[in-house]
Amino acid sequence: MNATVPKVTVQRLPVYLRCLEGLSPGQEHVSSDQLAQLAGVNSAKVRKDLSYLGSFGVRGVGYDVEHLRFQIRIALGLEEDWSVVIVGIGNLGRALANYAGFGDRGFNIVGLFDADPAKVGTKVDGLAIESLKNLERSVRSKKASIGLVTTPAAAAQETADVLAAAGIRSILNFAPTVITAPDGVYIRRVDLSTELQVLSFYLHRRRSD
Amino acid sequence: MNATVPKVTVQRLPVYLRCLEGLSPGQEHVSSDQLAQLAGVNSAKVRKDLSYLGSFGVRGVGYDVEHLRFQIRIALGLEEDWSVVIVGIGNLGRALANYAGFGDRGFNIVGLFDADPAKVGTKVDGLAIESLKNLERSVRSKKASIGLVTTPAAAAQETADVLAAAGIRSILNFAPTVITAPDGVYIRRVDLSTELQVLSFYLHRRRSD
DNA sequence: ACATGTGAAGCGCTTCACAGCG
DNA sequence: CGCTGTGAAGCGCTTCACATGT
Repeated sequence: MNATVPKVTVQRLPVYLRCLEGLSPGQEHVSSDQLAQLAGVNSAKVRKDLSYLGSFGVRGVGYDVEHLRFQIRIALGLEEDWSVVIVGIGNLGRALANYAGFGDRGFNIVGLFDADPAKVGTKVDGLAIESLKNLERSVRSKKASIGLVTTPAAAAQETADVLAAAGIRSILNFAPTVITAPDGVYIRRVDLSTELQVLSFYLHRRRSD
Repeated sequence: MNATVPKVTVQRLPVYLRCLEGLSPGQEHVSSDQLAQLAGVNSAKVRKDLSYLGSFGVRGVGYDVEHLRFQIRIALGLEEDWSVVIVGIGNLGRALANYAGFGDRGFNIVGLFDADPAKVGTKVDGLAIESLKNLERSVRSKKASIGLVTTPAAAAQETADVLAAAGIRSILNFAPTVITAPDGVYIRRVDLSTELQVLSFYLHRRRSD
């Protein structure tokens, strides 16, 4: 059952998890239908997705909310703590550093880094911004495994190189550019201007239909 | 040729566009191979994607950079101007409002809104924050068609309802929750904590392989 | 009676591989 | 010769529909 979870399923699991956490505390069971409605998908998808994690449902009843929640957290690795560093403390980096709802806990920000000497030493949300020179030492000593890249586009690849060299194993890239890293370093891109341009496509398309 | 562009292709077009804009100014032609390398995909995908827009390439030569750039901009609707409003001016909303590289121009922020009376009237990047009561009037008079939702999760659905009622036709939802809108309103979600949890899955998975 | 779990069919995207053309 | 454009094959995800289990 657990061999391979489709990529698309992995992306939906956090959504299911959040829906479960939003259920009224009294509710003990949830059906694939109800979960589907909350998550904005159809119920077959919910059942298939959950079946990759195991057979947690009870026919005629649904899924035990508490148990399912736990199983999804296990599958996503949320029962472990992950240490996160942020590189590039501009507006976005600062916003992320302050982002309280940081993944239902489990993700701890342990370092902020910036190339600008004027920023080094100033504090954001209680954490001092460090020089990039400290990055490798800091990542290793704090066992950080996730890096958020919020630098300008021009600095993103170099930043990724430094993070990879320091032992970071996952990068979330907010800079508007495509970056690469050696095998073993997993990268995801979160790209605002791309998202806006996709919206533009569909707006435009509808207007001229 | 132009009937249907696959969703995944639409999402890659902005990336190609950015790669083209990053080329050295002297370069007149680009091959699917080079573009693929820059965009982090393979060349067959580039050719297929571009073929949905038309046959712009020259066999044995490649694509004319300037022409291709223009055609992608046309396809994405970037030759039009779009007006954008932001609802929820916390850290993230503020960061987005300040985001200069806002989609290579074409996306103009025309309104900032917040429910907190203490924030109303204060300026961000030269634009005054308005009360939600002004939203509908402001959206209509400024012909805004895109709304960015950066409210807390609890307020996101209500915000989307207001935006939809005001005539907004596309929503980019940054709040960590799934929202719905009537047919005709296109929604995309940008979800930080989901992204982190996906990273966690792959980190966890690799550790216990 | 009711909701899950799942083979099987369907669908859309990716990749291959090569004909077509400058 | 080199690179595009594209049928066709391959692959992975979605959806259907129902047997299964309580």
